[in-house]
Amino acid sequence: MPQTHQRREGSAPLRPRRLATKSLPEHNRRNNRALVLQHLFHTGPMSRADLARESGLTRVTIGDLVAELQGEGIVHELGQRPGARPGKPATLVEIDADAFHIAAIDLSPEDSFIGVVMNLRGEVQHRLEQPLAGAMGETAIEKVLQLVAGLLHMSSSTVLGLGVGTPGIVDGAGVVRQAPNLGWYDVDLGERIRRVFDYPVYVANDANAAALGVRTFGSIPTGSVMVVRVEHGVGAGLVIGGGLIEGEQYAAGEIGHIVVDENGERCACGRRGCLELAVATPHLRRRVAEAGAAQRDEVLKDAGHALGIAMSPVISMLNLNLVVLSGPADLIGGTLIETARNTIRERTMSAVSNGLDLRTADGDEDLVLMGAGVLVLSGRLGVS
Amino acid sequence: MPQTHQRREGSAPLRPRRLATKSLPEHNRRNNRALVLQHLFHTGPMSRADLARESGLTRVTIGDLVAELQGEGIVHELGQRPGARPGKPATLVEIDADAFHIAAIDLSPEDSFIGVVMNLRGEVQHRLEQPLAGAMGETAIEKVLQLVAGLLHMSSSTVLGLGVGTPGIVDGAGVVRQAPNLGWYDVDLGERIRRVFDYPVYVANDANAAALGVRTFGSIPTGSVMVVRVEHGVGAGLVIGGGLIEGEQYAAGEIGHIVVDENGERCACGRRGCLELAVATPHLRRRVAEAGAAQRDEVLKDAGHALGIAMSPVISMLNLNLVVLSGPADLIGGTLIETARNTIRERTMSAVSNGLDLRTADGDEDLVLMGAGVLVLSGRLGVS
DNA sequence: GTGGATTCGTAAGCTTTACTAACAAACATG
DNA sequence: CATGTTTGTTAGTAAAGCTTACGAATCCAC
Repeated sequence: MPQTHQRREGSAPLRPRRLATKSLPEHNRRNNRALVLQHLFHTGPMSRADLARESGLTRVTIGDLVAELQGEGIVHELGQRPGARPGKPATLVEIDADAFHIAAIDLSPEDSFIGVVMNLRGEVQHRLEQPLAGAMGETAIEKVLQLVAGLLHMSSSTVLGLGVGTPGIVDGAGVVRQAPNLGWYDVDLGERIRRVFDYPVYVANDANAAALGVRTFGSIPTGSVMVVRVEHGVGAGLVIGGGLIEGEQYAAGEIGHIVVDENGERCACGRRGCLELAVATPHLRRRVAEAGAAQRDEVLKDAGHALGIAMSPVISMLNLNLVVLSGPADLIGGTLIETARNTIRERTMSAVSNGLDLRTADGDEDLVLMGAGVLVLSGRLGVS
Repeated sequence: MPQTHQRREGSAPLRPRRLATKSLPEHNRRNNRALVLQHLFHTGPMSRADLARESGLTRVTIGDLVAELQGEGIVHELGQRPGARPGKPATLVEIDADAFHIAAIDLSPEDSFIGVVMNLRGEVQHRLEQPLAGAMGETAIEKVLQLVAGLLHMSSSTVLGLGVGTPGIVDGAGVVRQAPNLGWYDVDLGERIRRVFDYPVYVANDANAAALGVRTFGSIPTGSVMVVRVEHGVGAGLVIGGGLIEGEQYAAGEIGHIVVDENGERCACGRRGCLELAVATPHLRRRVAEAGAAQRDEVLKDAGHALGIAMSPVISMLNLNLVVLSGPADLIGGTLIETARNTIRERTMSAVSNGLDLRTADGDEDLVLMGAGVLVLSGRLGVS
């Protein structure tokens, strides 16, 4: 029976149905501006006429938008396009990557906070490390503020905004609901930073940020990515169709305490055989050490197998094509990821596993920082 | 290293990054029209001033939009609001639920196709059944066309569009990529119907449709729902944040061949211990019959356990709050769903499982038909 | 009963936005 | 050199939602 007009009366605090929002002419403009920037960002320098063709907007409108962006210094002309073609030569336009900088910080490492200043292409300009020295709670917040101050001081260009990737559960407003490792509970981190520095601040969970980083800066353009971070704990970030999956309580990706082996070791959470016991670095390193060199591969196999068990249903359910595993290269690189790959192949339909690309984070390990940058790019310029 | 301008060069056919689309003033209007209808649909009759307050648009704009909708007959005035308040009495406006009808068909039952004509509130006006008699391939398409013809003939109002929930993998354009049970491969079902009847046609996978049905017509307003359908096979549909999750190959929700027991029975797909073997109705009924009345509960427990194992990682990863299990009530109703609930509780963080509501489809079993209706509502009116 | 306050719905005119039409500039080609 | 092409811009138009203002209809206080 359709009960259309009925309001909620249950028990659990469900998130309300998200109603669409009104749209005004100015939203229109913002969207088209972002569209132009998105094309320039992902395709590189191009002419106004190119932009018009690719976006579907008219040359006139594009000209107007480009002029606006040029006026703000986000975009600049690059001179005429080389090479001979009939017609008036095109004037290339590109995003002025160094006109603005982005400050990005990663609060997920265990013993320090890391911050960078990057340009609009995501190229790191400066890097700063803030040792934690066991700081928690308010003291840890102080450390964040110090790090931000240092970064802002370093930047030579106007800073577009500040992106933060933090462990823990972060709601849509930038409030850290809980981050046990840092002793944070309902800390409005965004507001705390904003109050001191008055810059646009964007906060997200570290794994979620990493997923954004992969999607925007990764070498494979794709609609959906899952990033699984194996660190002190295990967490995942998920981007589908361009958007982050946050979860009803903003706890999406909290997969550390999925049970993968009902008869496994007892976990601190009270259950047996949690994924975290099998793969999180402290446990895994302990196990590797206990096993000795000869049995090392067995341990890594078990870990990869556990990971595969946990990920298979998710990959099947969502029909993902790209899963990035991030963590200490010496642990996740070889046997572990190969075993995970095999386990997934054994546990999912071939139609799904054939399309799947499970890989480690290639290159540097700045995924979280990149993603924190994307938060700013996306929030300020509509680029992602 | 960010490789922004690089294009794909890999092997598997990834879906391209979905670029945002340009936005014109008319899109603006469509959005606001839909916003008005969405409010009327979910809140019931209200005045123009109410609509203005709730939507954020001005009374003037609302007046204009309502006049437009009134002109098209989608909305009508209901007279003055009863009850005494200061000020000029408000004129209530509501969606004229019977001004238009929607034809919805469900191709998922094993031995017949079901069709209904519903009004805009989802209330069924007429029902029609088309026995399949083993029809497959082109013959099955003929049956669909006959069913549609019958429904259109029955409807007394203008038909807004036609929604189809079909088993199998359906792409975004309404093409059934594969539906083995019906012998369909790359059948452009939408186009086939449209060619004959010239109505707007929307096609989706049955489980996906069911998820839409729950979200829009269900008694619990929620952002995310997972519907798990236990029938001849096992399939799931997933709505997150208002949108269907389709999957990179449009195969999201195809969870029948997730492995839940590595040492289980051999499945037709070649693997061991697929979810489908444990819970799909043919297998389950066979097992129940073999076990006899005394062992019936054990069989159902095993099935529920298998379901719980498969769903736990997904529920954790996505932080879902509402999961609806749909299927034969005599099988899924008692022991099975309770066991699944327990298994999930045992295998996920309490933060997740506490928020979770796992229930059977309440009331009638028309979820797929309801969802097929939502396809039309959403496509034609922007209501969902 | 009457005047004031309040709320509702609608006109009239304005601003923003993107569009069409038209054109000058700059180049290639026969 | 004339012609055709392509680029980017100028001028004017159409659509959409906004602000301001006003009449209509009701309640409430005196």
